Amino acid sequence: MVQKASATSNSASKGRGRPRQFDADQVINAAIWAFFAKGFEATTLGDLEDATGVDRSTLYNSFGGKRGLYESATSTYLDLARTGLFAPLLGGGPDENDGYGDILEFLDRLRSGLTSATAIPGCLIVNDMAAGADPRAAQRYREMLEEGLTAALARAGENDPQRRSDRAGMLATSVLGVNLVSKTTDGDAREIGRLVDAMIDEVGRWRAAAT
Amino acid sequence: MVQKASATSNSASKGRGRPRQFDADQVINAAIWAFFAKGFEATTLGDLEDATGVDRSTLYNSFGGKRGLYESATSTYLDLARTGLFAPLLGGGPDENDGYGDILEFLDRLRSGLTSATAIPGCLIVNDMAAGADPRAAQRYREMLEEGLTAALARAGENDPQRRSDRAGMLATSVLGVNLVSKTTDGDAREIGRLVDAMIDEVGRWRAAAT
DNA sequence: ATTTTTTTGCACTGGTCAGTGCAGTAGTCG
DNA sequence: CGACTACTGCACTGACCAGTGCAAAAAAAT
Repeated sequence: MVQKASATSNSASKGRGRPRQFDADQVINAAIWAFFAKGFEATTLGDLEDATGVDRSTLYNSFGGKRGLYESATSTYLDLARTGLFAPLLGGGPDENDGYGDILEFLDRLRSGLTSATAIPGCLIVNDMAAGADPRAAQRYREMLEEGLTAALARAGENDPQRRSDRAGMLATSVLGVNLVSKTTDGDAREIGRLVDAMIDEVGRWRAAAT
Repeated sequence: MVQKASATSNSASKGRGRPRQFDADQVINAAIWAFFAKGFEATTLGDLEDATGVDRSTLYNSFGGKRGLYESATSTYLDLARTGLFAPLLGGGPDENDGYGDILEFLDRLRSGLTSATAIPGCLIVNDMAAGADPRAAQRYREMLEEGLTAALARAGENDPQRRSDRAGMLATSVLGVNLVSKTTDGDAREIGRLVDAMIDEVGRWRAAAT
């Protein structure tokens, strides 16, 4: 056997041999929090064993070791982001054509996510972006962010392509920056609130000027 | 002797004992590039020996080891940033009251710094910001950035404090984000140019609306 | 010249880490 | 039941790394 099929999702396929004693989704979830807390580099296999309750050799066999588990974690995390934080941008909000409202809802979720008392500061992807831990996840995150903002601005009736692109780009980089600030300030709600409010105010001005 | 005076600058004080065989400024400069290239964590003492040409025991005695050398590097780097990249914001440009011009000049320098063929991607401080390598340097960097932008906007005649604060905050986070993108895209000039241009365009709109 | 002071080069160390080898275990299949 | 297959727990390893101890070196002071 050359390659090991990574434990994708939890599937009780009629497996031969000893069955898994863990739930793959739970393990990945635990890994997300472990990597979240300390970053890819600083998280040791021991930390992951503690967090998941699964032995390193099993983590290696089933997920491909530290790197493989991290990639499973970022992949799942991106899915969570897509259906959570980014949902207003990507799916369109309750109000069909209110692109500005979608952006404001997105920013509101961003603030909640970064300042919630139970939250770990920052974003799993952005936290390790500079370290280059998972370049593909980083790129997907940036694409999702900027494309979602562009689409929302289009929905908002922003028809000048230049201005739409400018503002999507600026908001996107600003979101990355706020994530970074969240990480460095250890989730300081005052600081993050101030910065997200700045974005919200500015988007509000765009909306007001558009009417 | 309890504490070692770190080799601050290059001073040929009439020292007793064997004189230093290195130039402290050159060593710090070399260290900046070494840390720039791989980040604080991934840079080993061996890398620093190679980059500086100085033995690890000397680095330890004179700079306080890896951490001390890193802090010397970030300190010097911040000074360089203050007198280079940030100069238009902090000192006021050639035109006395042209705050918008100062911001545009700053953004132009930002692009040059991030895309120059000889440059290392990103910014020494921002690259390691998420990892928390030097929280004080990170905070000083953010303060310098946001205070400079706020001052420039004030010079530009932006008198609404709310709008001034909003736009300084948004630009500041956006600058952090662009640095991050520069790092992750390995200094992709097209990508960075696009994002910095977005900021430049938007600032240009502020200026146009202010007249 | 000898003493004193500081730097320098080298070899070493204790600790940590990701990954592995293997024997044992827990199921399914015929 | 017995063969087969896959997962698990444990102990181990080779590599790497930041920091240290120490003797030699290079100057100044006396």
